[in-house]
Amino acid sequence: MSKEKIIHAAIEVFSEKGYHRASMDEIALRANVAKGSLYYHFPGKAQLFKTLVKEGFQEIIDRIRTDLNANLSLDEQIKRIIRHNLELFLDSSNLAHIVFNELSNGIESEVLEELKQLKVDYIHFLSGVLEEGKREGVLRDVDCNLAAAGIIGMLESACKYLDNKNEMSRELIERFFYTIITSGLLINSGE
Amino acid sequence: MSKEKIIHAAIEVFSEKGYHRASMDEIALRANVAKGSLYYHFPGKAQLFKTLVKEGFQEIIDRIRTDLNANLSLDEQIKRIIRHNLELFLDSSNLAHIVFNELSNGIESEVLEELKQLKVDYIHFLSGVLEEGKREGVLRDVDCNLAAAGIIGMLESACKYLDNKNEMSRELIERFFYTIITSGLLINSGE
Amino acid sequence: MSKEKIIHAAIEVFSEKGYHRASMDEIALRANVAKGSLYYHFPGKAQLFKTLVKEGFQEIIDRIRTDLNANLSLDEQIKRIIRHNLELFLDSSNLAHIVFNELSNGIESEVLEELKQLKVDYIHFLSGVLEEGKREGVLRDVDCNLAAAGIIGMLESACKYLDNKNEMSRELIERFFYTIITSGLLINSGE
Amino acid sequence: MSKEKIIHAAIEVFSEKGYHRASMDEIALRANVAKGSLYYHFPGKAQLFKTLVKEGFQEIIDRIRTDLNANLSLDEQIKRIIRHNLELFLDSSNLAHIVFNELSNGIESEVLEELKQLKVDYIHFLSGVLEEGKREGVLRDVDCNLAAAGIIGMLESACKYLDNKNEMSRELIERFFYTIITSGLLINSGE
DNA sequence: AATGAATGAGAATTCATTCAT
DNA sequence: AATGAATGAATTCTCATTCAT
Repeated sequence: MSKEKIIHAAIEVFSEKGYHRASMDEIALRANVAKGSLYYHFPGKAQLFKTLVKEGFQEIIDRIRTDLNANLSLDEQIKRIIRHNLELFLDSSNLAHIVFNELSNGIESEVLEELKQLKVDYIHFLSGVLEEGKREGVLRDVDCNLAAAGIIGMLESACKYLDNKNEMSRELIERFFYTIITSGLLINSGE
Repeated sequence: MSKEKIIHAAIEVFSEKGYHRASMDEIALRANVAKGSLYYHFPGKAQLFKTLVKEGFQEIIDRIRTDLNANLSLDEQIKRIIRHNLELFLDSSNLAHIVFNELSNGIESEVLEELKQLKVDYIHFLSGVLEEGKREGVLRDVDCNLAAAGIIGMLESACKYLDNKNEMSRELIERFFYTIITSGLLINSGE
Repeated sequence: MSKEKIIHAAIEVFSEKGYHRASMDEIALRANVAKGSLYYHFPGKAQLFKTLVKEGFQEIIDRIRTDLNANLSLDEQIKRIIRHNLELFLDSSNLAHIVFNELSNGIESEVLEELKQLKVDYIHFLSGVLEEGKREGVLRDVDCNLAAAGIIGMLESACKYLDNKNEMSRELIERFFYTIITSGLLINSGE
Repeated sequence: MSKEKIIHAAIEVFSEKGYHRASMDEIALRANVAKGSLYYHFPGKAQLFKTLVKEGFQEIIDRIRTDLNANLSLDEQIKRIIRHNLELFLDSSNLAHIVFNELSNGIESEVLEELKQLKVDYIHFLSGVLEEGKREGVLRDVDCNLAAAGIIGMLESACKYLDNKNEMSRELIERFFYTIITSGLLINSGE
C-alpha cells in the first residue's frame, strides 16, 4: 500500500525535478507518508529511482512483446515500436527523458551500472526485432544494436523538440518517423 | 587569464560529474583559483555552465559553416554534419551528453530557457541545410526541424551506446549513419 | 525539546549580535544541536527571528492585559504600561532594541512585513488604552496611535541611553517617565 | 571629487539596505568609481559609515545652533528642535533610522564606540538647551539627558510609524509633539 | 589618485540518511 | 510497518579587503 503510494509520488517528483533535484522530503510529502517510510521500503534514493526505471522499461517491453507475439510483418512491427515509444516520449515526456538520459554521474555507481544495463537491455531487445528483419533479407546489413540505439535517440530527441508545440497530429508524427527510419531522407536513394 | 582557467576546469568537472554534482568548489580547485574568483567572473553556477554550452555550440556551428561556404553537394554536406557531430559525441562524450541533455530541471529557469534556445538554434541551423536540399528537390518533403532534431538525437544516443567499446572505426560509423539517414533501414524502400 | 533549546539560544545570539551578525552556526552551537536541526524546526533564519519577536510581543501584551482586566484607573494603567516596558527595555535591553528596531532592510520582505505588523499591532494595543482615556475626558484630544508610538520610542531610547549606567533607581526612572508623559516638561503649562 | 561621489552613494545605499546589507560593491557601483577607490579614500566600511553619521549629526547640530544664537525663548527653541528633528526623520527616514539605531554590534568596536559617542554628544547638546530652561525656572527639575534621549526616541519612533501615511500635515505633527513634550497627555495635570 | 582582478573566510541552506520509538 | 526528530556533510553564494599596476 505504502509502497505503491511512494512509487507513484516518486514518478511525479523525479519527472518534475530530475534525479538530483528531486528530494526524498518531497516524495514523502506527496506520497503522504513519513520520510522514514521511504527507507523502510527502499534502501535509498538511488534504488527507489532504479525501481521506477525498471518498471518503466518493463512496461514498454511488455507492450511491444505483445505485438511480436501477434506475428505481424516487420513493417508493422517497426510501426508499432515507433508508436509505443512515441506514446512514452510524448505522454510522459519528462519521465522518459530522465529514464533514458539521467544515467549520468552522481548516482551510486553500483546502481548506476544496473540502470545503464537496463537501457542496454532495452536496446538489445529492439535490436533483436531488427535482427529478425535482417535474417528475412528485408533489412540492410547494419549493426542492429547501433540502429536500435539510434532510433530511440532519434525519437526521444525529436519528441523533446516537439514538446509544447501541439502542431502535428500523432498520426502524422508516426508516419514521419516511419518514413525516415525505413527509407531515409533522400529521394531516389537508389542504393 | 583566470577566466580561461575557470572555463577549462569547468568543462572538465561538468563533464565528469554532470551539472548538479559538479561543485563550484571543485571547479575552483582544478582551476587553481579561489572560490570567490568564480563569482567574480560569472554571476553563478548556471551562468558559468551556460557560457560553456554557448561556446560548445558555437564551435560546432563554426566548423559546419566552414563546410557550407565551401559549396559542397548536399550529400557531402550531410556527411560533414555527421562527421562533425561524431567528433563531438565521440571525443567529448560526457560533455556533449550534458550539453545536449542536461537541459533538465533544477537550473535557474531564466538560464534554462537560454540553454534550451541554444539547442533549438542549433537544430534550426542544421534544419536550414536540409531545407536547401528540399528546395533542390533532392530531399523528401518532411519537416526539417524534426528531422534535424532526430538526427542529433540518433547520433548522440548511438554514440553513447558505443562509448567505451572501440570496436568500430570512425570511418565505419560515419558510413553507417550516412546510410541510415539518407536511405533508411529497409533495402527496397521503393517508397 | 530541541525547539525550545533553539529558541533560547536564538534569543541569546540575536541579542548579542543583532539580526545580520547572528549566525545560524552559532545558534546551533549554543543550542547544542546540529545546524540541520534549525532547519527542521524553522524554515529559515528570518522565520526563526520572527518567532522570537512574536513571543516577545505576546508576553508584554499579556502582562499589560492582565492589568487592564484589574480595572485600574487610567493613571495607574499608564504607570503599569511604563513599568512593563521598562522591565523589557532595561532587563533585556539588547533584545528589545533588536525587536523594536531591527525591522530594517535585509530581511526577507515577506517576513519583514509580518514583523512590522507585529510592532504596529503592539502600538495599536497601547493606543487602545489611551483612547479609553480620551473617552473618559481625562486625556488630551490627540492622535493616540502617534502618542503610543512616541511613548515606546521615548522609553526605548532613554533606556538605551541609561544602559550601563546604573545610577538611577528603577523607581525613580518610572516616576520620571510618568511625569513627562502625563504632564510634560514645562512647569505651569497651563495649556 | 571622488570622495564626495562615494559619500553620496554611500548615504543612498546605507539608507536603503542598512549597514550590514549595504555592500561596498554597490556603493562603488553607484558612485561610479572602482571598488578599490573606496579603500583609497576610507580605511574600510565602518569608517566610511562613521563619516556619514558624523556629517549627519554635524548638520543638525549646526542648524539648531543657529537658532540658539538667535536668542529665542525656550518655548521657541523647543519648537525649533522638534522641527529640525522632524525634517530629518520625515525627509530622510531611512538614513535617520540607521544613524540613530544601527549602533548595534557587528561594527568594528573601535568605530562603534565613536558612533555611540556621536549620538551621546548630540543628546548632551540638546540636554544643554534644556538645562538652560531649568536654570530659568521654566522647566521641571528632571534629568535633562534622559529627557533629551527620550525626546529623540519619541520623535524617531513616531515618525517611523507615520512613514508612508501622509495623513497629517507637517504643521500638525509639529504641534502635536510640542504639546506632548511640554504639557503631557493629561488635561488637568495640575501637578 | 585610481583601478579592478583576485581572494578566502564565512554564511545560509539543502538533503540523504539514521534511529529510537 | 511506519514514524518523524535529528543529523552533519556538502553546496552555493556573499563580501570586505588586498595589491600589483
